[in-house]
Amino acid sequence: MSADIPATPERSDFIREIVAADVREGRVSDVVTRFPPEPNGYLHIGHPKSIALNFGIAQEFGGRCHLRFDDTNPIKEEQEYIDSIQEDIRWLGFEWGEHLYFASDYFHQLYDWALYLIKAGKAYVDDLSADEIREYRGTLTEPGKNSPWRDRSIEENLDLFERMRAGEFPDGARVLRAKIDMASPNINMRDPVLYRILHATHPRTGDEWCIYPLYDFAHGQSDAIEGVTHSLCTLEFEDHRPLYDWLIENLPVPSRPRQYEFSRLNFTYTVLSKRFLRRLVSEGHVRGWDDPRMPTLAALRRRGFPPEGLRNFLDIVGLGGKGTSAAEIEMLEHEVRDVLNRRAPRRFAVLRPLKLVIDNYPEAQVEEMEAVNNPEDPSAGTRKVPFARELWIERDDFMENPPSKFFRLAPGREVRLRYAYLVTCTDVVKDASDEIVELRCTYDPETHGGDAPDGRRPKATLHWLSSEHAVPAEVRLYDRLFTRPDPGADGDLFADLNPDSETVREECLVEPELAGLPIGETVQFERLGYFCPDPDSTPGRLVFNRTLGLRDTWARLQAQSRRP
RNA sequence: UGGGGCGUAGCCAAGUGGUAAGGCAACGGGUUUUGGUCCCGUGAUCCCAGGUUCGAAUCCUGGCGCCCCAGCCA
Repeated sequence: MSADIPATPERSDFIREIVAADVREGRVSDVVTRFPPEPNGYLHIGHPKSIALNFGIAQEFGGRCHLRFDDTNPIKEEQEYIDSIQEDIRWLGFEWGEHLYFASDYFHQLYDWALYLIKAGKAYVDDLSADEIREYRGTLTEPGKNSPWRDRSIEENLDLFERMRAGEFPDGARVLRAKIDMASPNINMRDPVLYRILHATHPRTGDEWCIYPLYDFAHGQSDAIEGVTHSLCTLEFEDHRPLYDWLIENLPVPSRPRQYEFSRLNFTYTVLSKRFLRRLVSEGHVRGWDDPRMPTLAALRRRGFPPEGLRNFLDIVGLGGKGTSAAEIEMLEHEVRDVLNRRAPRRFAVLRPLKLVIDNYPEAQVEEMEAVNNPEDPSAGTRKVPFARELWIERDDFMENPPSKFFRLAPGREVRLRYAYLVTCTDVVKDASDEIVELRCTYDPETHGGDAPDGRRPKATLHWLSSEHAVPAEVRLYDRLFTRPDPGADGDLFADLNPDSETVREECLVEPELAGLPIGETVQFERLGYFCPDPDSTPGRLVFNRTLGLRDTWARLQAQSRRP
């Protein structure tokens, strides 16, 4: 388990209480859990709850957590996903060591157990088609009826199942079913299908098999093989538990795992359906699974989210109850900002440059101004930022006719240039089309560093860049992928996609210090937000992603006055 | 009108018969060389109706509402 995550015994929820009781009362000695992803897509923001739960419990109880791929459906699964899932779990901060497993490792054992069930008269080969099986299953309110093939002899079942395995039949021709109860009120118990014929190449077993077990026949048995004590899954499997138990009880498995269910975690402004995410990628609405707008872990990583923010969020949310819930995405963002505020070095960057010339500042002079790297962390020290007569400031920091609540730069007004001087705007230069192209200012030489000897305190402090020293960069601003908190509520997810989820600004400038920043390292652009270099960066062209903006009271005020 | 679950503030969530934690959001105010951070303040009688009890969000009964299950997906 990762060393940087301290065990917090105080953490408690109904599952930890069950585990604690099992240990206390001697039902289990070594706690074993498992995270069982199907490698059919990228891990998304809904997965860490299960990952942190399973790895966390193993860690807290001195047990172990297995990473086991539930790879029983070769039609949907790919090696690319097997790789990305491992990378994402490690990024999140969890480690399974040598305990990497695949359900496909157990195909031979599972096959033997299928034979065992047949010999016990508890499974049979059914010749019904998929459609017929559906008809025979009955409905939610009516019982099903027995398949005409339900009472074949054990010998015939054995023969047929072996021939299924040998590849004598085409896909869909026959299935192996458990013989339980077609009248059960629980549809999962109406002779569930255990094996189907699939002439497909498996990412790991290749063409060795043409029959594959279904989830229900693979999962619990894999748990038993690995000695998993607590098999934690989401609520929708609650009514599979009787089947889970039935199989464990009717097979000569080496251990007795127990299944417990917890609620999934959803978020506002977010869609986690793998099918939909796959379409976003394949239809080009985003550039890939790790497009920073995606809700995948790969995307959050690329966007600069610290995994600790995710973990802290999960700690605060807890396991929750057994109801349906969607956390407001703001809650996650708060935890991410909390981590970044403490950790991210401060830097200067200008997104929409406006030229500012200080008329009374010596023509060729350059001063190295001392800037604090992180006011939240004195040990981060300081750095030098070059200051000169010609500067860039943020266009949004100047208004020719400011409303009363605007207290940044305006004609005749004095503001502070952070860590530099107090400057006063004396003139506004415009081009032929009346666009403001330049500001003329004067500075007060007595205010070096930003403090006035006479105690004058401007209402605003601005960030700036020396035009001679500033480094050009592209900055990509990200916003929510959807325009509403409940995307798709009107029936069309695509209609709710936010057309402004990405804004690319090519003409940005950053302080020289930023040129060598490693990919994925998140810094704060003062007064703007958190940003990190994107992998698209090249030595000659810096590209930054906005991880998250800072809370912005001024923007909120403006929005309020626009729609009162 | 089958089965399995769930209903505590806008959102998440503690609470397990003794008189409703906490966080996010929102709204006020203070500090501030980031309109950031930080600090202070403001909100519920627990889906509804009966009942048991000295006492119920917690127990019982009856309603109402919401979620999941009819893949040879997981």
